Amino acid sequence: MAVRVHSAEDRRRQILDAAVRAFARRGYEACRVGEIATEAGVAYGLVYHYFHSKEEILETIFRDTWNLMLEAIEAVEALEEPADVQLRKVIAIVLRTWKVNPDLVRVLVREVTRTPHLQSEVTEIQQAFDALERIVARGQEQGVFGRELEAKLVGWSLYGALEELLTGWVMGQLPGTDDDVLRAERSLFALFTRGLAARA
Amino acid sequence: MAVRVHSAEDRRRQILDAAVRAFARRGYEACRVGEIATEAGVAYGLVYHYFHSKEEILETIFRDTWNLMLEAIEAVEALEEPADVQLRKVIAIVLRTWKVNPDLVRVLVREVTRTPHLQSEVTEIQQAFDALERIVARGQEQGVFGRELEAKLVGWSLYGALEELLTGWVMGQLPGTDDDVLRAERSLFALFTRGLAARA
Amino acid sequence: MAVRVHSAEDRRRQILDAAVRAFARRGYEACRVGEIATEAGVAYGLVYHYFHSKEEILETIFRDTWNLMLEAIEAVEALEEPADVQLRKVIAIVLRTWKVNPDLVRVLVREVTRTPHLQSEVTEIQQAFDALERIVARGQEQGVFGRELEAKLVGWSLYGALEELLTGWVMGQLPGTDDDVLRAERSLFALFTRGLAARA
Amino acid sequence: MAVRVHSAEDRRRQILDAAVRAFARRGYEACRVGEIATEAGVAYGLVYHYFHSKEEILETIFRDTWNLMLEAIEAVEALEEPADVQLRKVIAIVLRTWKVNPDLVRVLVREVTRTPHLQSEVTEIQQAFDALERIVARGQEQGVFGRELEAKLVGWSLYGALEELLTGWVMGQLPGTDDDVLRAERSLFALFTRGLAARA
DNA sequence: GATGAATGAGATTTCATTCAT
DNA sequence: AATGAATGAAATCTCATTCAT
Repeated sequence: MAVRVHSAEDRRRQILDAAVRAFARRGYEACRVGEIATEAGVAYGLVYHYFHSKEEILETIFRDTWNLMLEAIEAVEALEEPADVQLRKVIAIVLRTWKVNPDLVRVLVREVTRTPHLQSEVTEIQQAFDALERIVARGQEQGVFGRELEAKLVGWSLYGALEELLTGWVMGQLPGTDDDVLRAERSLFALFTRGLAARA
Repeated sequence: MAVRVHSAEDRRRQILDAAVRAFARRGYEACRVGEIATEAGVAYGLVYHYFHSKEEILETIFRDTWNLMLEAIEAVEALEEPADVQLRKVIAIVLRTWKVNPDLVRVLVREVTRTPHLQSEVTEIQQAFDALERIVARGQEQGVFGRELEAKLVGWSLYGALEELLTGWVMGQLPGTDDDVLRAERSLFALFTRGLAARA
Repeated sequence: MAVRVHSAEDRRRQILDAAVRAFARRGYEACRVGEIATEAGVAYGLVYHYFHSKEEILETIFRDTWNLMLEAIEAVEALEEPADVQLRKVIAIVLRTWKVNPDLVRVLVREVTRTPHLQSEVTEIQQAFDALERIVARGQEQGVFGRELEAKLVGWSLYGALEELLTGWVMGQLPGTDDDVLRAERSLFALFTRGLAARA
Repeated sequence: MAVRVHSAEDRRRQILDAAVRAFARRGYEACRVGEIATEAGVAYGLVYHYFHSKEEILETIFRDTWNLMLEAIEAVEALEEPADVQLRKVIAIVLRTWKVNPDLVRVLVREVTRTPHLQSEVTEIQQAFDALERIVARGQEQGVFGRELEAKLVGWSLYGALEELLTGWVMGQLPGTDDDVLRAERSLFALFTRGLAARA
């Protein structure tokens, strides 16, 4: 009786992880199914044993992980701390994820908003935007934030700023040590709350 | 010398413009060369008379547009106005492009990740980042902006925010009327200079 | 271990053999990749599973055949028989190939000029010339052949004569029955050793 | 009134000469019509003003020059000198042509026997083979040559040897100075009349 | 006569997916 | 479960020829 080195779930994960690396490297469209198999160290055909199509792999990556991030963000909201504290925590959650799995972040932030394949997922992405918008709006109601700016626009801008920093790290164009990440957290928070203007 | 209905440069532009529309409609990968030809109202083969490959068309669109954008940004820098005025003008330049040519913006934002191997483009994009960083740094020297934040991080964040707003408009997820664009300009400027914090 | 009807090497050969027949029938340029696949009884795409391009198929045919031919010629040289015997055997080897595989010869002689940019082939052909030259030179050292003629020129002339006879057979302009081939062997040998001159 | 630099006939010749060089360099099939035009220094379309098709150019080259060579050979035959003298003269005619126009020779000898385009021309080539065969046969009748060898086979072999030497020169694989050509004439003549065999 | 842009049929090549072992 | 050969639709690209100027 041979030793079962891999359970079915292990295999699935092995392929998904490989796909994340492969998609991160070349982009979803340019990435060939064979590259995923090679990256995972399994046979070509096995990819299709666990997934129906290349697209299903991307969808699975998305669903499996985006929800985790949403849950983390919603957990922050649930604590009912002041909005600026929440804002700071959300920035930390998103940026620190990069330290844990930069390839995953890259796939999530870049492919998912840009491919027509995931129209069905737009709902989930929208939830992230909505959460950011909600936090800003709550801050305005609480008087922590000023009312001059539209919450929606701030949410989108913050999302874009986060995405760009992550991209810079993933692409190696911005230095991304632990310390850089911490500094970025503080700076981004400061930028979005106090702005660039010189203090009196 | 006979009158030419179309100069070579006219034809090139005709095909490039058609490609922008076709890429915008279906995405680079999904768009067939035949569609570009049909959209341009020329024969299939003529596309290859003016460009070596479909990829070269995308490259050309990127380079041409970025160069125009860079020239505009550098023209702003050349005026030697205060950095906050410059910042505001650059935001306007970028966002108003959406008004002028939404298809073009759609292609730029959707396909920017498709051309990571066209490392030559990165140079141009990098120059845009550098310009934003320069303006922020100059503002800090002038005392218009505080010195607390790293210019580089602010530059990247602003780029990301701009790109995300354009994406939202392109994808139809953010309302993008003339008025929305004007408001977004003002708001983004306010966000980056004064931040969200409630005023005393 | 399951029994495989076709090993990878079998399939490769199956496609190469089909390509030889297809190239022989229509010529390399006129032959379509689909014809090779049909001739081999496999799907279109499988041809590209085993070869990168149509040109690689032709190259492979050339290299494989030349290597076999070279081995045969070198085997003759290794026997250390008198040079005239070696010369006769080499002539036989080359001309009898026509009997064994006329399609192959047809491709080799018809397409040899099509691959001038495949300079790698030239190496192998050059080795054949060298072998012929060596045999002649050895005969001159052994005193079997006279020293009046340059070995190199004789080698080239013999190669040309052999190729032209094969061409004549391939093109159907010379009768090429078994008997004709045998007579040609004897005659060519006689021509190159004793010449045309009337005997005293 | 502008000076007529080029007569129509001049232009035709200019294009034909360019085609000879282009065909010689890359082979008929691989040679593009545009290369002929560039080589001739004329506009693309002008090629089609003087010739109906690429194939017609090859045919024209063939017809224009092959007949000249045939006439030269037939002139040799007409002199009614001994067959060995005729043989020597024919060898000289063919080899010396190389000095005059190696590219032309290359196209004539290589393309013409191998392309299916010129089936109609086979007649003319056949005449060259026939002439060689006739000279050999006449020598046998005259007692200058032995009767052991079939005249047809000798004719083909000589044609092949000539072709190969020309190819070697054209391809730069054989040294081809005036002196080399003269020596080759003598040697080929000696080879075909007296053979390689050591003299008693 | 001269030009070179324009045409489009038809070729090669790619690659997601299937399937026999 | 695991393998990788097999499939073929659909894409990109080529280039001889035409034609308007």
